[in-house]
Amino acid sequence: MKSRSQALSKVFYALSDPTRRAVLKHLGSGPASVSELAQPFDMALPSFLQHLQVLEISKLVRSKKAGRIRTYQLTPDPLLAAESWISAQRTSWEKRLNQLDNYLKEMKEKKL
Amino acid sequence: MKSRSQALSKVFYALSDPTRRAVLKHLGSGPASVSELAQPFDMALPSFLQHLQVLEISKLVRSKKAGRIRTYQLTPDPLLAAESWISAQRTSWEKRLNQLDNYLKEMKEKKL
DNA sequence: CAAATACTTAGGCATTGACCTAACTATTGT
DNA sequence: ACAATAGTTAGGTCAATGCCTAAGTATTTG
Repeated sequence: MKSRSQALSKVFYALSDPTRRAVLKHLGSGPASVSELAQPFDMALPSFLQHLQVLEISKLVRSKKAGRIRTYQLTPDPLLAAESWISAQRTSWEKRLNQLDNYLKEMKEKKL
Repeated sequence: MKSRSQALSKVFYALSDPTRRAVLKHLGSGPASVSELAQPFDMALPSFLQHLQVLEISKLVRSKKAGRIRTYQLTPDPLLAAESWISAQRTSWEKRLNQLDNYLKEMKEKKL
């Protein structure tokens, strides 16, 4: 139970940075090396590496080194876990029609 | 574009803490006051308040004060935005994996 | 083997985050 | 009015983040 929560924390934390989200997006279209991933960013390589480490610690990505090139790729599971958590919350509040209803009414009032 | 990204960052950041996720869970079953929300946690009130502020800044919740009681409630939109972002990523790599799958199947067929 | 390439590690600095205690303000109940 | 209640603000500690430059380690490549 506890470890699941910690894992979720790390995943959400990893997702909380635009650079890291961009890296995930990039990896969505296939594996890539450190320098390929770093290229779009105006940042010193060691700084960028830290972001990759955060991603790897969260297990959103994994990497393997072949020769002098380290290749990163996505690991789907943690992203799924995060999505599930959010989805569960959504289901919970959607059940409560009250709140949603009030919310929509307020939106209407704001638009008028 | 940029503001959307910043908003997402704040939402994911807010979600990266177990206390804050627990608060959201609590609010999923209805609005609640500061002290109701704080009660399960072994934490000084000012520390807990900071978490509520993080949640409010991320717009995952909003609050109104009536008399001396401040009541919090969920705001669904940011959670939906976060879920959408993840979902979009998932779709992206799922497509790719399908393509890879097709490719592998073709290879198999060629071998036959 | 020497030079270029692709990372890696070390160390430093500024900011932010998470927690605390103590003291304060604004209601409300008696 | 006074005490209790419900939050709030101020200020301090300590660790973690995000960025940097400089220097180091492996691997190719010429």
